[in-house]
Amino acid sequence: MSAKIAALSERSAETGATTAAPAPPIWDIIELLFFAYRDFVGDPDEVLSKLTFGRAHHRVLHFVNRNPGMKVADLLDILNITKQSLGRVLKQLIDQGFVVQKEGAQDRRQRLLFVTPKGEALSLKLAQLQTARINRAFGELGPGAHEAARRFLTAMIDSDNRDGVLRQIARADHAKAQT
Amino acid sequence: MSAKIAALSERSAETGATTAAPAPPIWDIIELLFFAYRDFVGDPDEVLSKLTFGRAHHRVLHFVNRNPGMKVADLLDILNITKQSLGRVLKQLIDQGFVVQKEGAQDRRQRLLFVTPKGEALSLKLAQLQTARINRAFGELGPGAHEAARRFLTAMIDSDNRDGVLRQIARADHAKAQT
DNA sequence: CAAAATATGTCAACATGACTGACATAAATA
DNA sequence: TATTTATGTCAGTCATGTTGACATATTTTG
Repeated sequence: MSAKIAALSERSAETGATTAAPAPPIWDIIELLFFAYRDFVGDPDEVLSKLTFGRAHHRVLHFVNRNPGMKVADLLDILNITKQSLGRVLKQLIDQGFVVQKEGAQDRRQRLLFVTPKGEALSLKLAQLQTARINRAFGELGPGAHEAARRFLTAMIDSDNRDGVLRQIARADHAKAQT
Repeated sequence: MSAKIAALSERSAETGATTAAPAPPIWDIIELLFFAYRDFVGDPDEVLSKLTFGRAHHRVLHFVNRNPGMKVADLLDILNITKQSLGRVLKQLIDQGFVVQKEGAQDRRQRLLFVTPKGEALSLKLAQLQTARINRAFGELGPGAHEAARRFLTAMIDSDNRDGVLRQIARADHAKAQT
């Protein structure tokens, strides 16, 4: 068997270095991630659709709730979408009273984003649906499951984003704790 | 602190039963899952966009590759979309020679789906990108990481789907092993 | 065998949420 | 003052999902 694997390795023409054959696909994780994520976002989807909101609204609401006073530009970076795309959903959330904008104190060009009590309530409701699923899973898996999941998911993030994401989560925890 | 939590529990008017307050949101896992999944599907997206394909094509190609000879109806069940929606992407994959349909032997109404060598190559290439990320993560996490991730992701799936998903993965492993 | 059910495909219309490109405004900064 | 920055907006396009209606071939059922 190892002979077969060795036979699949290739010698690069330019460098002469031996290139290992690509590792065989890890089908189980690939597929489990697909199904787990689908169910995970499916819970909020039901609630959102009753408000004629979609996942886009959920993401905006979530991050504004977690990072009160964040700039529009920060939100665009996190969501990785264009401002035109953000504009529509943000406008709907503002028009319907889930989010408000306030002029920046130091820099008056900025429109800092905050959730209203109504927005916070919705964000919390959606997060609780997802939390119920997570806690159900952790309950089945026993102690250490939370830490193991956190480590696995963190390691799956692009290494150049990873520190930023972890910092953002830590900062948000702090911000919400003061509320 | 436990006094505070206890104070949040409510007594249902109808049943008189004590309803526990919803557990506080598990923000870290909620956000890590968002970022991890975004990066996870981002790798294939780049390759696909060069072929003017999207995630929809990826999903179809993936499941057909993993389940050679599957029926259109099975694919619809897994993807959870309408046949009109599937029709478009499937047609493109067939027209461009990534997937073929064969009439069912027993039931000639069925159009059984298979990937071509070209389709298998693309599916494999995409899976290898995702596998590289997974293996990078497992490498950082040490032994047991694969098993821990599998258990976590499995527990996150709707319990009524879970057995079906696991059966499907096991069946697909068997099918591909024979190739 | 005729009738009903099943597997699939297709036409039309529409919604959502992305995109690009261009341009506007106000405020900060060089 | 001139430039850059933060934000917003208009217009058009694309990908991918939806509903509803209908067509065709084949299998199953009464």
